[in-house]
Amino acid sequence: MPGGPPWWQRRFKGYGYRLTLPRQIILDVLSRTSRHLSAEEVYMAVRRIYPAIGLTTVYRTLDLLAQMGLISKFDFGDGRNRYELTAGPGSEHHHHLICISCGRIIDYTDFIDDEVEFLSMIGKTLSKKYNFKINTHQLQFYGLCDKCR
Amino acid sequence: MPGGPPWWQRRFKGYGYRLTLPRQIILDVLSRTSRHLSAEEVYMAVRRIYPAIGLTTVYRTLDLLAQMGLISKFDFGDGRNRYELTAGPGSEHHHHLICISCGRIIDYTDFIDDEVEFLSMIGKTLSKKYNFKINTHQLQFYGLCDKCR
DNA sequence: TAGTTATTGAAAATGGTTTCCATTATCATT
DNA sequence: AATGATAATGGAAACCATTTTCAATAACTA
Repeated sequence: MPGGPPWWQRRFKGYGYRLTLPRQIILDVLSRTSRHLSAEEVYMAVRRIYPAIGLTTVYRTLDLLAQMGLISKFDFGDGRNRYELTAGPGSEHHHHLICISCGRIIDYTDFIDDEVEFLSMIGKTLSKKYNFKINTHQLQFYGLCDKCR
Repeated sequence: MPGGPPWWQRRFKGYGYRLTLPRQIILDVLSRTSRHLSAEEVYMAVRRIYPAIGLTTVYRTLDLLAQMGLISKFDFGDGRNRYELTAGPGSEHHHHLICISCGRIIDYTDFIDDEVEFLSMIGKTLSKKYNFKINTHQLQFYGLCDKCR
């Protein structure tokens, strides 16, 4: 556990953004927790450490972090957006299985290499054909988890 | 253009649902229009033919049709759900390119066969490993369209 | 250390979707 | 074709995640 400035500080400076306490705590929460937090959940978690935090700030910061590419924003169809770390230590590229009954989300990394290769190959061709600059993709499987089927 | 009862009537009977005017018109609108209508847009379109329609009914019917598998519900990230026919004549399996700047949605069918084969192969294995019954998948590419890049 | 200005937080506004409930329409049965 | 049980409808209000507004505060620069 080496100390030193957290890995994201330089990223903020680079963008010209200020490194504030709320932002650091939100990032910290996201980097510790397992996954897929909603804005409300992030708010709750940050609140324990920094009670003065406002929900508004959480929303703004999550948008900022997503725009910076540090986190990813997902919509799993339950009416609220969810966020998870995409960069930095401890994060790993993965896709999702989403239970349409209980809402459970299963991360899987099986086939990820194959998938990424396949998708980027397709992306490249689509990019050319439609003159479309692809930033990201989303692949998710919907169905029933073992408890709900 | 053969007459006869629309292809979906039997589907309704089968489910024990009543075949009402609002439902028929909503389905008709969806089967005529090009694509990706929001509930509001469906409401507007139905209104021209059947002014007494209520927005509530549109939402309820869209949910019903989605549940019946006749239409698919998508969230492209612009804050409203969108619906399109998945079954019946004139519909074709496809995936989407979504412009994160202007919101434009491009349907593509290139590689569809390869994609479906690849995804169902993956799906089959995931299904087994996680004991998860997969109903549908969603694959979408996000980026900038030719006008926005 | 002071000044500029990005950032914050509370409250109110927004907007898509859902709930409530009295009225209406569909369909099986007569 | 008329009846009755009940599914379906539509308008208003409720919901709830997210966004906007704006005065107060904090971060960085000079």
